[in-house]
Amino acid sequence: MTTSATSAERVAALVRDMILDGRLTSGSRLAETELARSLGVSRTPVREALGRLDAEGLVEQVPNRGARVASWSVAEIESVFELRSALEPRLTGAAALAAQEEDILVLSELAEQMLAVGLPGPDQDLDALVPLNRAFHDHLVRIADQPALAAALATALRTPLQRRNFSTYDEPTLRRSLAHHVEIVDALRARDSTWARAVMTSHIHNARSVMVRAATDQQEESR
Amino acid sequence: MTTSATSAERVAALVRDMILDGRLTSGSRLAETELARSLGVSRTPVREALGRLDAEGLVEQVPNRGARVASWSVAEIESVFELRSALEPRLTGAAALAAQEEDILVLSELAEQMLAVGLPGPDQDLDALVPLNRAFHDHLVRIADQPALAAALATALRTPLQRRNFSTYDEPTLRRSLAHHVEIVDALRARDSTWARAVMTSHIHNARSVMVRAATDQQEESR
DNA sequence: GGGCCTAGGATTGTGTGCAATCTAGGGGCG
DNA sequence: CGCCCCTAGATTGCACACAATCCTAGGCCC
Repeated sequence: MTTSATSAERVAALVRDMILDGRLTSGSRLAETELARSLGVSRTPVREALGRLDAEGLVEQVPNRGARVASWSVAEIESVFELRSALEPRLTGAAALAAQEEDILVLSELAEQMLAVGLPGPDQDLDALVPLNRAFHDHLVRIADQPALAAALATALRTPLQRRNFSTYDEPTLRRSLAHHVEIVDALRARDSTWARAVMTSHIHNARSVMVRAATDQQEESR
Repeated sequence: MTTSATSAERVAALVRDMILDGRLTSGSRLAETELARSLGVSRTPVREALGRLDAEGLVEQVPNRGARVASWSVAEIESVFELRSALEPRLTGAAALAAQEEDILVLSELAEQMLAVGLPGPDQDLDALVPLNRAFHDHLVRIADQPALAAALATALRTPLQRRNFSTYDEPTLRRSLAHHVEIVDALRARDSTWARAVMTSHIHNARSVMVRAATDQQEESR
């Protein structure tokens, strides 16, 4: 029991992570033989993995011509924010109505931890922020209990840049972002779904400008 | 060159359609050998196809235990409407700002055709309504030009019940639905994105009750 | 010198065989 | 009588081999 049952899944997970955290850049060729050799499996599970990743939108396969890492235009990345601002405020609003006492405690704890490692000072650790942030948003999604919205959001977040770190945030943006988490917890505690929605809307728009700028820069440096 | 380049794609498309239009019902087993034999290919492309469909959410694979057609709870189907009402009004609002003269003509033509075959009378043909309706909504999505939203919506609509016919609509609901299409065209013509959004919101909620009822019935008869 | 055509190598698509795993059913044991 | 284990058949997972397709480079013709 190394990791997962089938090697195809293992390969898919590996390549997915490499794409999401930037080790494989947009447009890179994914040769089956090479991947197979470097991962110590045959071409069959590699092919299966690439097909799945194509279905997920992370990879683009052309018949008889192989697979490449998908590439996203700046317009597409902006569009992801458009989608997030359609979904996440709604989810957060639903969460405000459905949250249990203990959910609020968990979220509150996460928001506090993010303040601790996120604010400038000796304890600042922007990399530690990533999993905390992820946990916070995941928990919100779970509370809302909207399977279709959650699934749509999950595929939207399967895009590079989304999982990156917070080093591209300037200080005011970062401070606001951390404050939003705390405010969302308070909105949930007040069972105020309108408030919760509004804060989440701000939260996403606050992130948007930073991210779009980062995407634009990255696009340009790849020329 | 019968249909598509690779047989894996062909198999995937075939099975997808069979699931979406109900020839394969939720929970049915999908044995690789059997599918391969009945489609005249080997197990390899069949496996590839099933893997992709699993990634799309239409099929559920369990390692070493094969694949079944995915099943959706009533809650999940309701949640699809939740998602649609988050996405489609937004898309329609964007379309109202981006629509060209010719787009409006195309949509107008489709809306008229739907009136012709949809209203009770000698020419009524509820099956003919399905492709027209699909074309109408697809065209709206294309006008809006929001790749991420479009992708999210597309995966959401990959759910049984969505592609079905209009025979479950009662008459007032059907009349309203047809009228909405015409009204959306008018809102686009007026470049009024608020109006367009509102009509689309109504349109989806109008469909929701009928669909959820149908889903509940279907769920019960399968016991 | 430029463009078209044609091998040659490389890469992907598919079929097949074998190993690993699961499922069903019967016999033994408590 | 019920529970557990174990074997036999069926099914999936993976490796490998061959066929089909694509890309590249070199030569030929204009």
